[in-house]
Amino acid sequence: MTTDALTDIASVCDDTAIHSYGVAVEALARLNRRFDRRLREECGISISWFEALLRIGRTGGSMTMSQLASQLALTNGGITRMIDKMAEAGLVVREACAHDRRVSYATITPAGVAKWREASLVHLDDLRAEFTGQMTPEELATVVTVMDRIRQD
Amino acid sequence: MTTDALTDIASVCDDTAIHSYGVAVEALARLNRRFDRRLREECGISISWFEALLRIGRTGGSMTMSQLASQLALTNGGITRMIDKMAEAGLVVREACAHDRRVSYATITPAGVAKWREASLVHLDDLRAEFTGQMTPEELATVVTVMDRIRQD
DNA sequence: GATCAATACTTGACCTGTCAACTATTGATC
DNA sequence: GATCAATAGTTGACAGGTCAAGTATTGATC
Repeated sequence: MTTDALTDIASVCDDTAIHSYGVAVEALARLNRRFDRRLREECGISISWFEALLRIGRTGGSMTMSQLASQLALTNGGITRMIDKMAEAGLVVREACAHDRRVSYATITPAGVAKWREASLVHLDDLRAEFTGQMTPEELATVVTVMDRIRQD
Repeated sequence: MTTDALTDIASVCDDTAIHSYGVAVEALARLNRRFDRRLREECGISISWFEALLRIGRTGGSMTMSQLASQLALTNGGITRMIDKMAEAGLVVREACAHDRRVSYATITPAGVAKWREASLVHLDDLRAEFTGQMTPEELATVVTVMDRIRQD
């Protein structure tokens, strides 16, 4: 392996796009890992479960599998399994849809709401320390605008 | 479940921090999924393998397991398994360290370099279309600055 | 009202990465 | 130079998710 061959390609990969994306992915992966650990330790749920509780809760307490899959950026199969476990843990219940028997709802339980509240405070604390606290309000606004644009694409 | 109990907590979770973070995670998860699919289809490697090849390549062609773990935000165990498979595929070889027998290097092979080059072009294309292309240069600069700050924290 | 593509979800087989316990090696300290 | 904490990596058991094939149901079309 000659150094020449490497630097040749390295110049392609020094491209701003590749570099910026790598940095962003790495930063969020690290953050998510830390937040996940903290939520598990203090509340006994993963950050994925928290995100699910959050979405269900603020959508009126009930969501279909497909809605969840779309909002959590998971596949339908993944959601089925996740909701099964959350139901076992008593945080949600499955409910049939009266008008369309293909549809299955995940509905948050009182225990789910309690866990959601508890976890929100812990997570909020983490977020303020390690996410929003690391940037100016202007920077935050830009990040949100950009990410929202990408998400909807 | 009363609606009151839900809106009560929803107000906590309407917090900017929780919302912004959720949007960012969702956006990057979606992007990463699309990029991964494209790289698999066109080059036969995952985006994780690409990120590994990229790091090894631009670090002179060789990195230790620990260096990789740190830069790819994975655990040591995960890296061991990943490099095992990449070695099976002929993209890297494992090499012992002459000065410290605990250390194991992953060194990129000519086939690895070729794959890296091939994948770079595909990925760059995706990134320009769906990542950097979705924002102004100023926005991109802000995102990179912020993410870099978070990453190093 | 029978047909059939589309939709909503579930399931089995599998992949990727985690965690915690382990081995091997190193370097500092006595 | 023996001891021992620290470091680097590997491994078994498992968690969490994917994918593709499956079932059940729906709605449009003839």
